[in-house]
Amino acid sequence: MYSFEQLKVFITVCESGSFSAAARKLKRAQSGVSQAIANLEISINQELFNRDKNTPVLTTNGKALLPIAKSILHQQKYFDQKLESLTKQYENELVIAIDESCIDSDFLQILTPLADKFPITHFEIISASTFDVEELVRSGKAQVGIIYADGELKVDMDFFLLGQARFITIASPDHELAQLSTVQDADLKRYRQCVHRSAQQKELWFSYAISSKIWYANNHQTIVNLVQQGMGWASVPELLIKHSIQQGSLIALPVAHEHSGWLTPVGCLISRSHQSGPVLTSLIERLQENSFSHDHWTKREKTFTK
Amino acid sequence: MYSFEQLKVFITVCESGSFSAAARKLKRAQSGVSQAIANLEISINQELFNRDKNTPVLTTNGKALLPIAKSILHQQKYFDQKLESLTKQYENELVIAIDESCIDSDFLQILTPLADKFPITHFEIISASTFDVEELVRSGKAQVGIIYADGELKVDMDFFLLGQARFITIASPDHELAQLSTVQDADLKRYRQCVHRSAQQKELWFSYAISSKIWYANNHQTIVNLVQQGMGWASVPELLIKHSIQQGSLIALPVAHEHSGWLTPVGCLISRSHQSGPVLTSLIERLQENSFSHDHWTKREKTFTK
DNA sequence: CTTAGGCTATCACTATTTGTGATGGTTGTT
DNA sequence: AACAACCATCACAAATAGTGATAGCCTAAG
Repeated sequence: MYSFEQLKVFITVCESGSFSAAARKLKRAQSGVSQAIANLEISINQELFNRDKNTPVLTTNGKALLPIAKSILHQQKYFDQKLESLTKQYENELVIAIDESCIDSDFLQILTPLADKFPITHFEIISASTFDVEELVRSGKAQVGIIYADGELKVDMDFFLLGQARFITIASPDHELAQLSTVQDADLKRYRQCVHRSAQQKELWFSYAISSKIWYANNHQTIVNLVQQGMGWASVPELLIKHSIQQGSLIALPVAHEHSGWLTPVGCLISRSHQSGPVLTSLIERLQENSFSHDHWTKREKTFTK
Repeated sequence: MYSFEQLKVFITVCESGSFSAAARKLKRAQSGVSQAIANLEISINQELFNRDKNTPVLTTNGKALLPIAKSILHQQKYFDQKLESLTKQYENELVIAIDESCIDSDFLQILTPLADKFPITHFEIISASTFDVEELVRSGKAQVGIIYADGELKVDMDFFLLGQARFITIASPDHELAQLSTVQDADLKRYRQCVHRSAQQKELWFSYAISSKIWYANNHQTIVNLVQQGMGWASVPELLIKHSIQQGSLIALPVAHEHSGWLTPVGCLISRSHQSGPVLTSLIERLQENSFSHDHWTKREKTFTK
């Protein structure tokens, strides 16, 4: 009966080109490699290599068997990975909830290296409003949440700051508000406002309704689209609209007393319902190496955080 | 490092329910099974069974590992099958060519058990006209061919009889020939004939053109469809039309001197370009256990053929 | 042609692993 | 209590695998 080790030696010889090179690669004696191949050949009653010359040449039958040998070793690697996850008690699944207006490709690039590091763990990314994210983490349905922070102390969850997001008051270029050199609160109140409101009908504390005419939507992208179609004005995250402003399909209104929009903190909530495992630990480290800076995610400066 | 044998013992214990039952099944000492499991547990640093009671209970971690262990053993079985085919020199591929009007689901049922018996061998079934089938076998592109036999001795291929196929002269019920109580050759010649002719422009020796008005097609199913649309008459295999006759969409013409149609032999050609291997031998045995009886394939009567 | 480097095979030896049969303790049923 | 079935451990023998030393062969360079 042949062994996993013999198959591994067989594959390594094919990849290395010679018995001695394989031995060096495997950190074994060359004679052991020679014996392992000879024993495998005896075991399966097939000549795998032609040894007429100085270097072994894979036989036709050896070529036919090589892919299956690789397949077996691949399955064995999966078994070993499963073992490792059982031993180290890696999380089988990790749920990250994030405010829908904070997620972009930069943020996903923070997460993706974790897939290579923890190939067995399933990740779920839930995009929701800040209030819903908070509830998901509080209930333990998500281990990690990323939200706009309201400065209120969380007593049942851990929290750390990730940065600041800028909110900007916008309108379509054709809107009447766009023709004003300065926009007062009274001006804003005269036109329809497009307001973000969660499923729980909660409005963010810095973009709540002040007009009498309001259209609600439960995600910021819809708000942006309504404004682009001339439905009214809104205060929205700069992350979502910076390209539209450059292209001229939206304009930032010059609102009195708001020289550069409104900054609001972005933070990370961590559930206390979950035992901390290696995957969650790694995720938190990854997040702490990055920050939200007004309109984009960026690598955090190397400061002394100890 | 764990071995294939240890994984096999693990799976057998799970399937048998106890170490001693697995030992009986594997024809081994119970103490060997006990040791194999214990050694596997040491090797992977995981408890696979809870042994608090008299019979072992698979642990949660054991449950997680079992399907992967099975997957590894499945791949190993495939490796062993490949080995067997290399050792016994099973044919990698077998090509069967058959006249297109002789193939139906009964015929395919003759072939399908071979898939279980030779899981590694690839089968190709080529449906063509009798002349093309003969050429495929002669050239060695197909190992086996099934044709209408013309009685001519084949000097470069082996041959054996499979049965008799009945050809029937048909027309659409609305055709003028369908109104005659007896159809003479002179009647047939007055109407368009639909004739089978191969890619090499060869006509079968019992259904060649006798009318002056002819439509050719290179397969019998097309011929049948033309006749059903009232294009004329044709002589076709009963296998293809027996349901249409029962349904009344075609009628068998009462041709003088042909009380029950025309019987023509069906035979099997075997290429001499191929070494006979276990798969080809099995296929020939399967074919010889069956015969073509006028309008269907059937199991051959058990006679003394020795 | 000679030399040097790289190759594989074989040997002697040690260490490790695996299998059997005997034995003993526990559990579950009658 | 008796019996059957279960798993664990032991002693022992057999099988397997690894190292380091040695020898022979091949190939390229000088």
